[in-house]
Amino acid sequence: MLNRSSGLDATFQALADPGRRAILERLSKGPASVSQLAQPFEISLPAIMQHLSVLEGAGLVRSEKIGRVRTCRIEQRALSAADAWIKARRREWHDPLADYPDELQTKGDGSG
Amino acid sequence: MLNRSSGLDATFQALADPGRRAILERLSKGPASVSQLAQPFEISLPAIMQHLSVLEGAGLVRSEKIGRVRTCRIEQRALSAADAWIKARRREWHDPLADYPDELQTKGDGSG
DNA sequence: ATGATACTTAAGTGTATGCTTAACCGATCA
DNA sequence: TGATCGGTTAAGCATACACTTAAGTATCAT
Repeated sequence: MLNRSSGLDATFQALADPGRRAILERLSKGPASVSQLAQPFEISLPAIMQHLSVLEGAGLVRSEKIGRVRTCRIEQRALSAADAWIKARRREWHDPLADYPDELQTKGDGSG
Repeated sequence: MLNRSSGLDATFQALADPGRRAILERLSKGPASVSQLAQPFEISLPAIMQHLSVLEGAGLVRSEKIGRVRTCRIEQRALSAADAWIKARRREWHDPLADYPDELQTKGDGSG
């Protein structure tokens, strides 16, 4: 492994999984319990727990247990750190759109 | 693996490695050859090649070989797709800073 | 207390990742 | 023509990841 390391490792690693991104998409609409988060997926609950702990370890999600229910919500800190890193690269590379909202930049979104 | 998948998988996966981010940081300052990219690191050239092919596979880097020298440069497409995904989450979560440049948001940058 | 609910932990499995060394190929220099 | 430079391929290895099943813990309902 190359030297250097930071919270960005964990953040991008967490974002690299489509299931974890789906969980974040869900959470960005509002808080949810573990089983609510698990419901749309066909994988086991422990698997969801593992994803959640990755997300929480990365600072992308915060959770709180009340009674027997753990409620998860999205955390913006890590998300904005990742955003900042990306934007810095785009800006250094002289991308005039780097600091604009994305509606103005519909020029290929990487999904095809 | 949870269903769903996209170019974002590859993009975030590529960004999850500190060495690959270092390569991108270098490339965001301008194009470089493979050995120029390898120079700051203590790992073997094949290892650098593998990182480059991950970056290229993710659409983060583009390269062109002339004579025996391969010149690499950063590609903004995948970078802006990743940026767009992150910003969409921040906006859905009603983050009023989501669409602002990062200088205004120095509130923890994930490195500690 | 008994049983159901909502997680949580532990252990194991198959695959992907990051790295290495050794060998190889085409371009350029002496 | 032969040596060297810049990059590439191949094979192998150790660790990390994503998932599973089985079993366990703390609540809440009856």
